[in-house]
Amino acid sequence: MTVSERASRTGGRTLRLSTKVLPEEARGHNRALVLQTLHGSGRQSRADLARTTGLTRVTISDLVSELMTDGLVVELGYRESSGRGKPAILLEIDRGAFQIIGLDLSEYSVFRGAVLDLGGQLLSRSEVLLSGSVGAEATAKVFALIETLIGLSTAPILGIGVGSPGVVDGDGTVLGASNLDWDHVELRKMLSERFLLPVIVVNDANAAVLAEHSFGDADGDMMLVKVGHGVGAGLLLGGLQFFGRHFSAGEIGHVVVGADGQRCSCGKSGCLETWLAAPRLEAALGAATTSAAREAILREAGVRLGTALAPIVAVLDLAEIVLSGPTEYLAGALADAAVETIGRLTMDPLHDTVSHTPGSHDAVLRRGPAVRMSALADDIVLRGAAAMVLSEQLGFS
Amino acid sequence: MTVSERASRTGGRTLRLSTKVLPEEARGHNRALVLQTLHGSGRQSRADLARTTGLTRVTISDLVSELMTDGLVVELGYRESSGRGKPAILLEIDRGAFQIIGLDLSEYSVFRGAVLDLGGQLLSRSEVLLSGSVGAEATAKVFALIETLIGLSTAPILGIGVGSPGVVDGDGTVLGASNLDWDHVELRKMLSERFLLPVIVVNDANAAVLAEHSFGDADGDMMLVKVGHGVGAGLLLGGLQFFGRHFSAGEIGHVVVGADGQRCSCGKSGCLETWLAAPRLEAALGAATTSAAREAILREAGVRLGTALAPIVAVLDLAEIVLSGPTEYLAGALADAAVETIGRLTMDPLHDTVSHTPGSHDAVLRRGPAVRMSALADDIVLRGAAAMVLSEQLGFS
DNA sequence: ACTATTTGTTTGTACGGTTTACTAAAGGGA
DNA sequence: TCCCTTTAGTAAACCGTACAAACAAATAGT
Repeated sequence: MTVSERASRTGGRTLRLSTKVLPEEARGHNRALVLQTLHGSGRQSRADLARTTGLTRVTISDLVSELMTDGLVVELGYRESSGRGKPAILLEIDRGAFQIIGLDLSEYSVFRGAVLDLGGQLLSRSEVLLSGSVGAEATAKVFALIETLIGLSTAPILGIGVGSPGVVDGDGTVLGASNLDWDHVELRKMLSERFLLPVIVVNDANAAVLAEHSFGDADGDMMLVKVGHGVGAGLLLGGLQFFGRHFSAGEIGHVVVGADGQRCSCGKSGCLETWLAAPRLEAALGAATTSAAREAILREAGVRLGTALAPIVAVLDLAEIVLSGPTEYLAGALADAAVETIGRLTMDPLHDTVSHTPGSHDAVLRRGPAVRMSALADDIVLRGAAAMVLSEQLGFS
Repeated sequence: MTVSERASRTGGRTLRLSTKVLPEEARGHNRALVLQTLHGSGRQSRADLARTTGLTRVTISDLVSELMTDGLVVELGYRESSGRGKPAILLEIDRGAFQIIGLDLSEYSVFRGAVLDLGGQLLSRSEVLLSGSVGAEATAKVFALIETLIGLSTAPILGIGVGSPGVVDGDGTVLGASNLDWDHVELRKMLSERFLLPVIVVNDANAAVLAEHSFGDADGDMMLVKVGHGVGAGLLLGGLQFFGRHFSAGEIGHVVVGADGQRCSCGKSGCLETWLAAPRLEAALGAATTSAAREAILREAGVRLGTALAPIVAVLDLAEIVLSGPTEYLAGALADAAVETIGRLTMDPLHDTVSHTPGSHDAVLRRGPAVRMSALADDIVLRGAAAMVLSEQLGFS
């Protein structure tokens, strides 16, 4: 075999090698592939799985029997005979086999949590009022909330997912969450030692973007802008979450937009948060008397958002921006102004309205990105945190 | 084995599963790992490789013997005895075993090419004047240049790497390169059919960022801004090149910066290119009479660059921005102004000068990104294209 | 000279996936 | 009705990959 023949076999992706790959891990990969296929394409037979994955029927049978003994996959009985040949036995993921604890710590006055099944559906929920707790007192409320949720669960728990405000590193340590007064809190370590379960802690916007990808109908390149007490974003690039070198990717709240902004708590003036954060919008809209004035405020916020996003959209080739937060502010004039602004600052005006080269590779003449509200409601962070657990423990979401 | 035990074994990275993994491919991965280790850490013994990769000495011996029959690795003889025990046999990548053809089609008036060894060193070079050729005539000049370079090569050729202007898709088709009048030119297909060699075609800025990563001393998160007749960028995120959904990631040349810019060829006004492209800077500087006026022009360009980059730096958590292009314009006042602008628009002024939490995870209080000139000279695209071939064919660069 | 240490190889084993061959169950056609 | 074809799922034999145990070779220290 020549060198080039061998390389062409490997698929030639540009990847970063870091660790050895043992056959054992390859099997784990294939097992996850089966689960992912079963999750994405619904109920199907072993032979179907073999066809879609490229593995042989023999191997699929082996993997499926392993997944069945784990309780993750169940047989549903014979398929309605659709042709000649032996009828197929349909398989499905048993979404009740395990349950997941999801937490959202990003709201200002309450910690919310839920028990979810493997399909990401909420089974039961609980919450605890923050009442100004910070530091260890807030941590204790997290423990108590999980305790309650474990009591509400009705199946073995696959893991605990937490969406936290602030910057969270790869070890699940909250490096800084100012409103909770957390600084280098080793949340993942503390929780996994206490509950003896797999625990994942990520930033709330990063959890949200995964939820939108898993449960909404979004593709693999997306930016989710989460507006609440602050402004943050989560990135999905090429189907992978992107956290950044210092785990602070998506921290766009303190980018200055324009020279004429209000004072920000960080010390600068005109940060995106001063234009867009919910308390700021609320205050500005409260002072407005006419509906035209309200509209102008929202349009102005949208223009500022679009101004900050335009270079990002261009450099990341984004087709989709999702907004999450108070719909009454974000949808409508604000989103419209953002779309217009991004288009004005990035699109080619000569080609914007024509489309003489239809096809999937129409890169040069593409339109500006869609800006839309999240398809998920207030539970986006909860569900994203659960999806993180699914993704890490079972390899799909 | 429980589900969670199994998952923890897999390392739990958030990955996108797409294809099955066979033992054969796992071995290809490990073979590339050996090459990468040997490349990164210099000459070492089989036992050294076993220790650093985590594979056993037996497996390493097997992989190495395979690489030696391919001619990629050679024994250098015994190591100077450094202690007790049987002396080790040092191994090294034979950088002369194969050669690579690298092409840079991004300059305005000339196609440049070179023959490189596996270490990325230029062995010989050739170029062909464009003389206004476009379309098929330009393509013919590419063919002729490669023909010449193959004649200059003195070892089997591993592959051909091409850095092209414009948008290039994943199949190596140039979707649009206006100055060459190329529209959907299937360059990779044409070249590989003609020369029967592996061929890789990528955008010039994407090639450049890989060169900077491979041959400069840059880490895995970087943006390279390439200033020439236009302005483009290449992205390296988490150690992986990022091309974007429509293969137009990094296309920042036509982002509008400010409301007071000159007319751009695209129809808008104030595009980044109008501030920064080499012909524009040249014209502006030519009209300046005093050195203070020249400095002001360069500072203004740097401010505009920084304004466009600030949101990008924040959202991608970038620590490093590399400039490539005419040093006499880019280095100095322009780069300084860009750094200052980015800092002014993104950094926390209260914490910018203090650093009370030293450590690798110091995310909240980090400084603004470094903006520096490329460590590589004019051959950056050539060498990046060659690095693409190395990376795809051998799994290292 | 003897021992401990390190390198690299030989030999046998466990595991993963495939190929080949088989059984079971259905439809179609003479 | 009988036979053939088709499809689903399984069993056995085989090949490739990596490991563990054992070994030979070479060297330093005592």
